[in-house]
Amino acid sequence: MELSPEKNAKVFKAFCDEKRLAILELLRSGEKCACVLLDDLDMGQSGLSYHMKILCESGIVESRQEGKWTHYKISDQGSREALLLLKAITTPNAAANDKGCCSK
Amino acid sequence: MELSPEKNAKVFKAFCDEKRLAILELLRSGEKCACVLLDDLDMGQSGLSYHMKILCESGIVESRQEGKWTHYKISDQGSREALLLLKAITTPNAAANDKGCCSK
DNA sequence: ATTTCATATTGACATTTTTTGATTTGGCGC
DNA sequence: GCGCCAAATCAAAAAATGTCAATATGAAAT
Repeated sequence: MELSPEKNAKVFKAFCDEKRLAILELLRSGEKCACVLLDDLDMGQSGLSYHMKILCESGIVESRQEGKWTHYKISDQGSREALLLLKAITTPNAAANDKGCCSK
Repeated sequence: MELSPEKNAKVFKAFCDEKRLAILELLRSGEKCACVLLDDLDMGQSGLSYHMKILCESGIVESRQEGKWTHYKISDQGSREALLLLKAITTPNAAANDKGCCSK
């Protein structure tokens, strides 16, 4: 798993937009073709494509080409990594330095 | 833990900006006063205040007033909830419906 | 009460992200 | 090849977000 502020921010971009959360919610029930997503969601074809690109680049979603259709699903590995990353970001690190500041 | 696409997106907004990731990284080593954050980070006072507000509203950071100083720290509960939320969002739900679509 | 200092808020502006419609690309069948 | 369809890309507009400087608020000290 790679680490860099840039990459990390990118991962979480997947989750900070309501439309993308809606897409993920649909994908929770299994792999879906873009056309299915398209008529379950209130958005146009190019809009969906835009969001799918962001989701794929974040690593949370994988795509699979099948003829002229594209199928998307939640990436097992991507999800696992995001979870680890979130844990890492929010866990106090070993040497909790409470060096004073200000008046304290 | 409350759920709504809106609230969920808000939680993850905390993590999708590099400056905020930098702030969280500093907070990992323990509670910090705004003034300390201020000179460890390359940003102005009002900028810091702006980001701290977002972090607090996401539930990931807690603030504590002490006289005229404000101390910030990573919220244990907020982090735990974010982790659960992320898990929920990315975990396939029970009834994996693979109903066909398109040609499939 | 006045001053001082830390932080919050505001408003103007720049930057980034998202939306929309039009066009392009690429696979498939004819 | 040509036409058809799904999806990607592009370009322009719209909306949201981040930045910066100025000002306001509120607590403490004098």
